[in-house]
Amino acid sequence: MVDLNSAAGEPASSYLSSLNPAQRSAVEALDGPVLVLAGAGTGKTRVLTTRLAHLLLSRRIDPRQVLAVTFTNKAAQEMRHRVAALLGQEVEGWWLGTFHALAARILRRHAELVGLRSDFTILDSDDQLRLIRQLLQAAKIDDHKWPPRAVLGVIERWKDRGLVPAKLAEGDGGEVAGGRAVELFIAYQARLKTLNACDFGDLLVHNLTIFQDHPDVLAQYHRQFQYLLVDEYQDTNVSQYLWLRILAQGHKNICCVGDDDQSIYGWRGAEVGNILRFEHDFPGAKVIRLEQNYRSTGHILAAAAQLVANNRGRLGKTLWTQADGGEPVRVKAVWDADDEARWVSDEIEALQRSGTALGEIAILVRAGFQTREFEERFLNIGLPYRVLGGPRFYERQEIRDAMAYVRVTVQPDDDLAFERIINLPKRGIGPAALQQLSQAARRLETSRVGAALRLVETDELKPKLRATLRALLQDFARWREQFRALPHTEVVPMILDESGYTRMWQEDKSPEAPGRLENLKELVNAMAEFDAITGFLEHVSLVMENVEGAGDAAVSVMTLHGAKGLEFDNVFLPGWEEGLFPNQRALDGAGVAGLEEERRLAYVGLTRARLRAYVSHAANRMIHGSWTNAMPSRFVAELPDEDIVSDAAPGLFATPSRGLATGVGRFAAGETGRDGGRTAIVEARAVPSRDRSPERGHAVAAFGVGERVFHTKFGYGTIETVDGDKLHIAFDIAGSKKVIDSFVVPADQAS
DNA sequence: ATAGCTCACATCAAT
DNA sequence: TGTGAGCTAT
Repeated sequence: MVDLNSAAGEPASSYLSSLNPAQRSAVEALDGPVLVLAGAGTGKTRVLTTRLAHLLLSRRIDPRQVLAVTFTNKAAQEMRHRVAALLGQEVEGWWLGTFHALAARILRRHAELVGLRSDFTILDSDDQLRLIRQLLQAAKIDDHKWPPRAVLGVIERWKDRGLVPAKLAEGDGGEVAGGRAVELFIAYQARLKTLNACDFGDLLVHNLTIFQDHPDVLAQYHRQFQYLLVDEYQDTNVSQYLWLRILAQGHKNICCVGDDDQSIYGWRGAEVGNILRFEHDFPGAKVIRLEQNYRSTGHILAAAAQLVANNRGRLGKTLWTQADGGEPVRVKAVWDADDEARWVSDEIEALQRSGTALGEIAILVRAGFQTREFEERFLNIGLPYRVLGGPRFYERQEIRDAMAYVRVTVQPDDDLAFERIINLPKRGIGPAALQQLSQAARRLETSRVGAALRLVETDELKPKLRATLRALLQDFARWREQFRALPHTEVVPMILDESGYTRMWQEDKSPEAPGRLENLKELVNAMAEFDAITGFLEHVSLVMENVEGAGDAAVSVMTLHGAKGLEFDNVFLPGWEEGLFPNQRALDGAGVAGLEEERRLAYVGLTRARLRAYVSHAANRMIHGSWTNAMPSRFVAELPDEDIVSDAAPGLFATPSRGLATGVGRFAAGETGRDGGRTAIVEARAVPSRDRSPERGHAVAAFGVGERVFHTKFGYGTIETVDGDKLHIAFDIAGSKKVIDSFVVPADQAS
């Protein structure tokens, strides 16, 4: 390793001189607690990476003494690359990673202190739910009234707050699970222990337990970690905060970077309070504000700042920019979601004509279902787009299945993995057989595999079952041996082939099957980067980013949450309606705090835009299959008049505060609100009609092979085969699909 | 064991 | 409106 300290003592290096004064002081304040309040677009990542580089260059410290924490693996990767670029070399041995990866690393070293072995498994949410479901059943609790999802949520929120069952009173959890939530929590933890497993929340909570109960262990980490750096501090939950605080007690050199105005993860346990209380929690803390924005033009920044100023619980920043006013935020009132999609696509085409790249355009929605209208519209007009944030790679069914095979092979006691794949592909081992195994496992106090190993030696099982089970167990044993003899990149495909799993998908004729086989190949590729299968298992349970399709010649469609940290020249923000945004459920669940979080979300959305921001709201929206008329979001009214221009579709109200009467299709004449420019032109108009849909009122035509057709969902395509009313169509964009003929029309009849 | 049907459901989603 | 889960009929 090259000596990083060789540059120590040099005069202020060039990397410092390119910073503004606030950024520079954030980089140079290495000692004691520091809070860097980094507003949107103020060069936060730059400060973070420069600070790390500066730390390594200017202080005589070993990289191993640096602990740098992020939330996502993506952020950790980016930091790694950027620091390496600044230094001109990779940094070896520092503790850079997500909270969970770092906590897992520590927990592996001391697992026995909390009753685990160091080879414990980390459960994914699928496993967790399966466990909870079993416990609900065992406790005879109606899982209709108390869905496993909700019960798990309660347990996770407890863990987010660093709570172990011992710290809870019996009645905690209220009515959840018939008042027996704590009891379930205890059972859940007990079950995890017997499985030699833990969930994500446990990684942190077990760390806390170890630090609290074993001062010698803590002292070791105090000695080691001299400098702590934390990204996105506003997103930390209580257990993460406690973890940081206890580790920082050693040298007190902790630097947290964040923005209270961008705290949008309260619903998964994040506490804005952590950042608001920083100065109190870390006495003598220095607070540095980064307020110069380098991203957005004046109107966009002013609109965003004005909006978020309506929040009470915030530290307060004054963002400013040197960029000229630029274009005001466009505010558009439309009739319904179809109109909205049409307006957005029209604007996109206008941008395209003036030379804008599609990769510089994003549509940021509040809720996932909003993407539908946009997809349909874009397919319809043949505009390239991509929806980001679908199911993550490692959450996909086939990846989980494959990993379950590997897990059972490597760790035969992994019951959850065993149950997942025991009858996949179908082997005739159904629920009845599985129950028999579970009972035997309980009786013999061993795992499912352990029980199976013994049962196949007796004649308790039906002969056929016994034979299949025995063969399978032999397979597991053989594969386990292979891991010793061969590289894991060869063993895993072997497992998938010999188990019949690959064949199962090869024989599957559904349109997704080829993609799944692709993903399995991708999984094996991903393994190549690891020396051993155990390292890869750890990686998968903690990491595995979504492999995003490259190619930026497409419009990005994603949720506001998904857009955090990204930026685009042009940003569309549709669906600014009461109930949708701010979201009614957020309001119901968390009251004023919920509203403020929604407002921060709006702030995050606006500040993604460099040059142009477009806000729209529809008067009618289909919610759960029925038409609802919607009020413009209060956030629309909170945008300052001088920074926006608004226009309404002809025949539509335009004022955010008034003008929308009840009664479908009859809108009372609204008057202009406090905002002078927005005239309300109101006309009676029919309920949004769907009669235009091509699939209706269309006599089923006889289609022929080679004919060009149009499908409302998949767009244009060419018929490949005809089988009665079933058509195989090669769609231009959506690929090859099998559809019923009544869903398509000849291409020249497409509206 | 599985295909097919009815019913209930509907934010955001990292690790 | 669209989907996933669970039950029924084979």
